Amino acid sequence: MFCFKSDFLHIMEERGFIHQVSNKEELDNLFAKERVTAYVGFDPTAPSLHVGNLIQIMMLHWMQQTGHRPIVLIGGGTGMIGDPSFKDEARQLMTKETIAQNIAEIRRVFSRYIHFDGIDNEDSLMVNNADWLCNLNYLEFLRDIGRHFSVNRMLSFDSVKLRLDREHSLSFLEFNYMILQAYDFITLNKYYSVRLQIGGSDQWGNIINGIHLGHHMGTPQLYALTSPLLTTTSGKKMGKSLSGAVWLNANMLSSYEFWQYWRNVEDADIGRFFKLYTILAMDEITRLSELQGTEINEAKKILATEITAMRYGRKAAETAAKVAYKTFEERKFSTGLPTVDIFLFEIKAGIGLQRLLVKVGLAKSNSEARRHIQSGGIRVNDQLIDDERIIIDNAYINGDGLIKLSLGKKKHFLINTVVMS
RNA sequence: GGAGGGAUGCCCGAGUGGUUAAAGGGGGCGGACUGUAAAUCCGUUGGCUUCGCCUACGUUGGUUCAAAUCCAACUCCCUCCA
Repeated sequence: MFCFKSDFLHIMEERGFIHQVSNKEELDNLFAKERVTAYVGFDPTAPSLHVGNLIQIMMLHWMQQTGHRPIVLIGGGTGMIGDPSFKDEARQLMTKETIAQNIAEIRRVFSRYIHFDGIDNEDSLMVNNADWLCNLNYLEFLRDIGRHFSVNRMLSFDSVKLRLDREHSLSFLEFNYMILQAYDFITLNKYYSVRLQIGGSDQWGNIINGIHLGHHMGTPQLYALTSPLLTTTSGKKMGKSLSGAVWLNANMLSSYEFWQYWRNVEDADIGRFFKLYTILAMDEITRLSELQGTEINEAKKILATEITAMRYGRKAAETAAKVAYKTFEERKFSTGLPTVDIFLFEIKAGIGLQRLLVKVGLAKSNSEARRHIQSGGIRVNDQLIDDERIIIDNAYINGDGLIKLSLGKKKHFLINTVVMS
């Protein structure tokens, strides 16, 4: 098996970040010889990135750690189109305003993983492809860039196969996405000497297109590096927390929920996740991965705390661990659980449990709330409730003005009663 | 432009006039077992003011006592021909 000699690729290999690499040896030599600039693109499709993006962010982190130069590309331009790769249908087009807002939100997460304190272009940076895509001249672009793309070849890509097989349309707009991404690559090469594009395995085709375009346009050799698709050992897609997607922005997901997400990973995933998502040393990871039986839970706690610490800070991570300890191991009441504010007068007047569940987001409809109650999944202040008609009033409020509401064994919420000011 | 095929719930996919809120599977959610794991088993999976009512099988009309099912037009997709 080929062994990488450059620090960066060696770490990537060792920690399981590599799915595919183009020109392994050549790229390895490059990394061993000089400071390499590489980029990852993120489209602003939501007001936050999610765990699925974390693997790429970690790769950029390691690049910087090994003395190279990571560039974060925000797809303000490509976001206006939407990547059709492996999607079964087109996304709804986003307005410019939404994109601008999303970009502003997304940017905030990177500073946790990469330093952007350079004063000149020599350091890591964040760029937006809207800067060069928005003012393209259509005819010029078609003549200079478009002529290098074969539609026959583009149609043969796996990434659009799903769409074609499912008999869904692939619009011309979306079809252009890969061309723009290729153009990004050569543009970044031109201005920032980018040589490598990193992405998820679904991006392989798009990246290769960029490399081909580079050949035609006379850039130095460009390279591709993709990470494996993030799935659990039992094959499920990752990225769902108790309350939905695992966002990386603190305002979208609390440190408690983020911690819980990692605490609940499958046993078989622990080693892999330690390597991918923490910066613990390899021998420590090996030791933790070898734990058996109930001890695995200890490893999971460390996993959760380490990953959370990187994202939310050490203190927040430890607090999340403490709240979890109280709630799940001591089975005691703990503040620090996700909290929803409700006006005191509403509780005083008495509110049906069904309505309350909907109000705090534990159920989407009264019917769903009723089902939850009937199947024995609802607890109020740790007391099982099986009567769907029960009315919650101030008798349930504890000394701190709180009511604990639980769905199933894991979802716990606190209702904080507030007085209208 | 011509010919044919298709559109069903979160996804896949049965269903060709009434017993269909729609088989089956997947996924989701609860419960049991456990270790806040996986696997397994059980239940559940449109909404509401829930012994009833409302809304739903691409869209809009029509036939009929009765339509996801029949008819017409339209929209979108696929395949072949030009």
